[in-house]
Amino acid sequence: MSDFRLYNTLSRQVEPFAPADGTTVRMYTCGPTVYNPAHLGNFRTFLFEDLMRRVLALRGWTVRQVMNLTDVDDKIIKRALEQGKTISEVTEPVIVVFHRDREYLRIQAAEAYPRATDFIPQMIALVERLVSRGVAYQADDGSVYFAISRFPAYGRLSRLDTREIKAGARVLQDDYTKENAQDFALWKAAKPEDEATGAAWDSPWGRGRPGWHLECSAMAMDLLGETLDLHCGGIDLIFPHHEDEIAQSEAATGVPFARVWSHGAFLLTEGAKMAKRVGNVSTVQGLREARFSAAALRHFVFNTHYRKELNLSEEALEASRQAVRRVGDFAGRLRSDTALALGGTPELARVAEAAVVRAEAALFDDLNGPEALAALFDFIRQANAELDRRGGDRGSVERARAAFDRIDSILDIVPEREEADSAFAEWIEERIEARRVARGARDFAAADGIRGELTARGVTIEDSGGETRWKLG
RNA sequence: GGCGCCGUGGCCAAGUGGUAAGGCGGCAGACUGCAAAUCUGCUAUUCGUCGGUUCGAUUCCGACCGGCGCCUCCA
Repeated sequence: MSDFRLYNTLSRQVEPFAPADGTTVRMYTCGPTVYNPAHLGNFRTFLFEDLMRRVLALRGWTVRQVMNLTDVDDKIIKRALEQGKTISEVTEPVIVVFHRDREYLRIQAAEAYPRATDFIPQMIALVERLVSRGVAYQADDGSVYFAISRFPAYGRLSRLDTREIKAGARVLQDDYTKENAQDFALWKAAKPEDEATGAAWDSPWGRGRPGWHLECSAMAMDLLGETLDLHCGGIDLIFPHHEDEIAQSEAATGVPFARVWSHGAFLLTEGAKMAKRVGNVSTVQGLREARFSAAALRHFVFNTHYRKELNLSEEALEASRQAVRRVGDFAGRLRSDTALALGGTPELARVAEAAVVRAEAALFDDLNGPEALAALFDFIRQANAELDRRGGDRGSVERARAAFDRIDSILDIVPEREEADSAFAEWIEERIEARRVARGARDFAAADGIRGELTARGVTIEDSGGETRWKLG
């Protein structure tokens, strides 16, 4: 079994990774804030995490992944207020959309999707713990803050000098409620809009709601224990979100919050970070309507290493669409009865198994998706050539199928075959038979006419090996 | 201003101190009645620029140019 290596944001190095108990990877992944459907930039991170969990499982570990759904925050409250709704009335439909998009992209379900609002007692308990330890305090405004001056390790993950202030940035001189400008809210005193939208709870510090960072610490520790094996998220979460999670968790428990931190890079559009506030987002729904398959989108994302920025463009998406079409054609060929009947060669099995070794080594080396894809495409080219030889060996075809399935069980980039309903399929078969007869009589004008009819209805035919196959699209 | 990332063929994109994976696209050929699919060959003497270290650098160091990100609630 190969070694598994992963880049750790804490050390800024690729290092060997294994779960603490040797069997189960306890993995926490920051999920979406559900006020608005997530865009492909968000999903790039979730796809990176999907690749992560599949590779961890391939390596032989059990994966216990938790992804939170942030269902209470400023933007949600703002939206609820605008629409005269409660926060749950805003978030419920968005959560439905999130899972629909997630499933479309073939992102495996995490073991748990906890919602912040279901963990208020755990969050309050965590704040109490911090207050009792003297690292949190209630300010004049009623909110409870974490005192970063009492957590010396603050800034270790982000490597930001805590004293640095953005040049030209206004310093809020009148912000006297906090002891230190960089102290962050653990518990926010309720405002009228919080009460109006159902975003306020009772607490030892009065009515209020949790600060953003608090939910992740409380839910992660409740569901996975005080020390996680792996904590993932988008690179923008390093500061302040993850830095603050570390501070509040470790100040409470005294033990490391996560052994390894892994962050995915951004998706850019038109050279700028894809973000709702920039207005350059592509939604999964939109891409779906543009007929980009899950397979194509997965290929597009995995063809760039997760730690490198990826620029979305129509041309690149189109290239991925063509690439997975090739994968799909090959999968269809390899899995066909004809392939088995014609058989393969010893070389077919050899290249197939070499591809598995190469792809797995790549994935175990800090999730090198592009290299794994290269292994797959080399395999496809070589295997097609071997299948052309019709070597008669069924066993090699079966071994090639197993190898292909093993690689694709991780990447999952075979496009869904469009199915024809039975009446349509019957008509297609009838037309192909008529064309066969015409070709037999060397009446090519008639045969081409029939092909034209099929093409007009979206059916592509392929004559190979003495038989005619068809596909939609 | 601080911290950090990136710059590889027409486009996308791996990679290594020892002489450039893969995909898309293009060109030519094979197969085919013609297509489609598939295969074969060609498509970067070169890895932003200029220096340095080295027997040797795309890979290490420095400077510069260009692009991007984070710096309090954004995956």
